[in-house]
Amino acid sequence: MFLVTALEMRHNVGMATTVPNASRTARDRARVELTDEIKAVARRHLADHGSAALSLRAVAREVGMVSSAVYRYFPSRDELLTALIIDAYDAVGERAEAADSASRDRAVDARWLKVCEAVRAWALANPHEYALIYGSPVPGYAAPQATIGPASRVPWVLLRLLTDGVASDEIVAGETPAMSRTIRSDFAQLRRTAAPAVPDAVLSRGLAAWSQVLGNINLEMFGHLHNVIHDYDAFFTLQMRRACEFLVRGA
Amino acid sequence: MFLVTALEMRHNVGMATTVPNASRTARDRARVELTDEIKAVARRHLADHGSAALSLRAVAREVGMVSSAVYRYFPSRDELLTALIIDAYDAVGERAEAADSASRDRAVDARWLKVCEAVRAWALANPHEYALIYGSPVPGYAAPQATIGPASRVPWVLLRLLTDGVASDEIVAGETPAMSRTIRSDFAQLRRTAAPAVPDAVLSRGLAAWSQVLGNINLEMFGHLHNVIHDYDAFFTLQMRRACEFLVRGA
DNA sequence: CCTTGTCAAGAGCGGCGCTCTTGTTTCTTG
DNA sequence: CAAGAAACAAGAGCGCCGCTCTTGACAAGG
Repeated sequence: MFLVTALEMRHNVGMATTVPNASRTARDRARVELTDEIKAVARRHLADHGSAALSLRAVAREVGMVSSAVYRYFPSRDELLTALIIDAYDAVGERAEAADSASRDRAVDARWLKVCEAVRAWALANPHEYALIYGSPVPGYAAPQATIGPASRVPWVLLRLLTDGVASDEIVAGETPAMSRTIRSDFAQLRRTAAPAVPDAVLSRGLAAWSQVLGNINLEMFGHLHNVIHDYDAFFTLQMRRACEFLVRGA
Repeated sequence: MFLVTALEMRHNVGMATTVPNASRTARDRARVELTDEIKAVARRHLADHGSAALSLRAVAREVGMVSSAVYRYFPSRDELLTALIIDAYDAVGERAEAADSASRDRAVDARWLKVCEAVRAWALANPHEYALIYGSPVPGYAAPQATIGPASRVPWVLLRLLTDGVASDEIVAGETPAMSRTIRSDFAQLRRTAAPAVPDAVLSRGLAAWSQVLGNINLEMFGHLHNVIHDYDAFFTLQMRRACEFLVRGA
């Protein structure tokens, strides 16, 4: 919501040389409404046909205006995509945060499992949006700066889990694997930024667990487990449970 | 190479009602050459602009013929994409097989590591082809049957590694996690098909390790480690080494 | 020789992203 | 309150795209 307003403000700045002064006019309200409607229709088209088939003209048709009129609201198809990407990151981030705070009183590994399952549930419910953010990037599309905030919400939840687990001794450090100076420095920066007091070994296992989360969801959703695994739910839970054990016990 | 010939034969059958009789005519030779040239140009376009931007017309322009003429060789853009997908699977599969047989006399975990690094090296060298097969599927494109063979080459290498490791006692079974009937049945089928005598616990850890391989490559290549990890090479090796330990020791 | 089958080429269909121009509506300001 | 400025929807048009249908050239087999 926030970022949408920011985007449309940036858009205004880009179009008009001067911003009048007031902002609560009827036109502005109409603009926000239309912007939202365009995004809603675009999101539906995305869910129906995927990101590559997202056509500005089709969206415009359904909204009931002419294609060129959409450019008043989104300066390009890519900007529209960016808005959808941000929304997707926010959606999955919110699910992860909700899953975490709903199980805050439980053990860290249980919370981790809940967050993983929330991410997967969201992915299964919104496959194209998942592909948009965790699949191959749209070719020739560079993720703008505005996406990195929303993109960090899920990792943030997981890093806080690591911090909590280390603080409460639920996560044991285990033996620190040998690693290069550069990696130690990366981990140090990560610790400084978002995971105080979490030792390198735990950060490493946390990233391994995270890679398993996305790896398993990718394998499942992109068809690489076809004819191999049939009960995806049970398989995911099994693998995540094992990953959790490894994460907290280092074994 | 094999599969290309198969595809083009299927194509011929589809186009002509009767196949003359001989096959080494000058026309036939020209046809294979042109087919290969089209594929080569298409692969370069893919590497330059990604799969969504692969344009039959552009390829035709560069090959020096008219767009409609390409349809004599590939009945649709999707069939051309399929050929590229098969080639990509074959390429990475061949790398994996080569990496494995080059280190056949070494320990199983060292071989596993070599295979993982070969896959990643291929992915880094051919990002768009990697995205084509391990990223989000091309929207509205259903992977035809002909791709599953080439797609299995890498998994096959890994499963044989598991088999070897179990046979030589380099991989210990460890404790078998509790799992549902359905999963046990999936594992049993996998064992029957491609990994004789490999216990469920090892199959589970093997799939976990494989999900880490692809998960880490995805994270790296799709930008999710941006500003977090800087020395990707060292990070990947570190994580894979740890995954290997977990795979063979169950800890 | 002439039929037959393969081929490149062209024209054309509808759709795409995007731009530029043209009036109209809405809001602000003198 | 009216005049000017800003924002707007709409239309026409550009050069792409994948794909189809038709036409005429050309080589091989009878």
